[in-house]
Amino acid sequence: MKVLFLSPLCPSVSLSLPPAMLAAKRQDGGLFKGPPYPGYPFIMIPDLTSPYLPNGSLSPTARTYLQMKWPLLDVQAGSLQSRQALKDARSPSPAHIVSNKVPVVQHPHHVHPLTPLITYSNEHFTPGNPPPHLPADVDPKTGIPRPPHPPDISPYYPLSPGTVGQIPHPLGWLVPQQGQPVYPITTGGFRHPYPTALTVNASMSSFSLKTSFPFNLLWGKLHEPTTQLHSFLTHTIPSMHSFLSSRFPPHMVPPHHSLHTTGIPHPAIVTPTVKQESSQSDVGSLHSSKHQDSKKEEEKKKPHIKKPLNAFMLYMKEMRAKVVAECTLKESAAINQILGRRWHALSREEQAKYYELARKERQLHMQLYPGWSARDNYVGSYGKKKKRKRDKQPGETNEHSECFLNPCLSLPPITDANTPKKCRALFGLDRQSLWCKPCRRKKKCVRYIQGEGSCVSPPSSDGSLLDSPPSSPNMLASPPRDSKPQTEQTQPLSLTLKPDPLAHLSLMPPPSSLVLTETAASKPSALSATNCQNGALDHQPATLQPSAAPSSSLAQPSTSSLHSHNSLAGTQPQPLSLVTKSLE
DNA sequence: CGGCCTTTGAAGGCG
DNA sequence: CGCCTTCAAAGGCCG
Repeated sequence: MKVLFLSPLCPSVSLSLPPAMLAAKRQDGGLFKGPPYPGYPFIMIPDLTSPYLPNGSLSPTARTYLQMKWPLLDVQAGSLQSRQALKDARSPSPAHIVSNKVPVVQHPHHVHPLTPLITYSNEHFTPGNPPPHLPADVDPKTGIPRPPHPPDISPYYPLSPGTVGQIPHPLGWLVPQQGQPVYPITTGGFRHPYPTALTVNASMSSFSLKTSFPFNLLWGKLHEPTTQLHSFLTHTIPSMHSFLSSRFPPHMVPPHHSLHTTGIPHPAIVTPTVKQESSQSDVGSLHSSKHQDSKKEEEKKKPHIKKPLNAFMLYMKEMRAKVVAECTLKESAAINQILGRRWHALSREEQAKYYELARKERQLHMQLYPGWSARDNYVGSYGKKKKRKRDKQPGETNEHSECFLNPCLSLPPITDANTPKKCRALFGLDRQSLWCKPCRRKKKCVRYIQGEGSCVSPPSSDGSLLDSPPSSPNMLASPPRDSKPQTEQTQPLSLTLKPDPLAHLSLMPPPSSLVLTETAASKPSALSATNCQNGALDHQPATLQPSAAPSSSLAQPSTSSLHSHNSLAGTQPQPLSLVTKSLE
């Protein structure tokens, strides 16, 4: 189990600590020293969520917080490094539109997407030293054994470029210091210095405080002497495991041994070889590679620092489990489509939260890996080739098929012949100069959308439809939309209009008998989608936009559009574009 | 077994 | 500056 704290003093800082560490830290007078912060923010149980979490066995989606108190996340603009600041200025981040302070607390989904977020702001930290305590190996306080590590950090603490020597111990990141990396730079073998009590799978996202497990008890324990805490951890945590086991399917409850194997590696670091591997193997690799001297080895095992998650990714991470649960759909491609749709259906406020989170993610990432560049992860640098070849023949583009699938209501089924074509289909690859911008960028075809008979715009009735961004710039501060150059603005727009096969699925109550039957069968995912449509997704409005209702002031079309959609749905029989796509 | 699919957004590189 | 490309997550699918 990992406990995540949001420092009340430094709201922007959230710390993810294993209990043992917490105990230690507490005693050391670390964060917990001094007057108790009025209501520690919250405890997150479990934190598997780290977007950077390398271990594939743990579903990152599950984020359950024991909310003690939710301070506003506050990223101090002043603390931003100029680089980021500049970028932010241009970024879609709502930051400049929306206040820096984002009440993450009230995340509608009760799941905080910011798990991995460890503050970017150092301000509230004692600039001093990271608590000198805690040699990484063994927690002196708890006595909980940790895998030994070599004197020289290098193999296990591969430092990010330019950070050499800056990170004395794994806890470094817990005590961010100005200009210093905050995360422990772990490497190839993720160390698992601290026991982890619980790991819960993605589907655990529903595992909230509402459950009967006495998380508050755990919380209480955190204020007790370390020994008691330790005792609690060793006795109660197993109970938690039992609790989970009794409550959730086995596959959702990680093996108990994970208690001692899970560490808190920085999520963003993944070594090529260990990526997705279990913690056990990590430990093993630790020993095996122990004396590997060669720099080759080092380079070879050079940790892969992942890109920080963007807003949508964060959203996906959080919502995926829910969608999976609702739809009994597992195929990511299909799920992502649904999520993409939902994303656009989110209110600006909702999206703003994710943008803000993403912004903080980037900031944190930047602090952690000052020299890191996205370029580092480009093909070649990470070993295996990840190149995608998505280019398709001019005629068969996805986009086209998308339209085809398009549920665009009130529009005749878009088949090839008499339907307007997107730029790609219209002009072909060799005449890209004639394409509209979005098409050239592989975005939704504006021309097509705006054109007549486009799959897009269902007439005004729902034209405002779903996610259509407010026409007025003042409407809401959704950075991506308002603050961005035209291209960006168009995108949302087009997206809004974008015919989405799944749109129906996700946004409206399915007309019971959608065309699904025809298209669906072809693919499992399609079927799933269908199920979804009939099932969970209808509820989406409720679950998806809990906050939407209150946000009426924002003049959010999305919510209302949802309703309007229904009618459309009835009229439009072209639902499962998703399916169609795959059909091709 | 590795890459694809699928989504959006961020970021680097190129012209 | 605009555009293109790649990557981030995820898990089933496919060659």
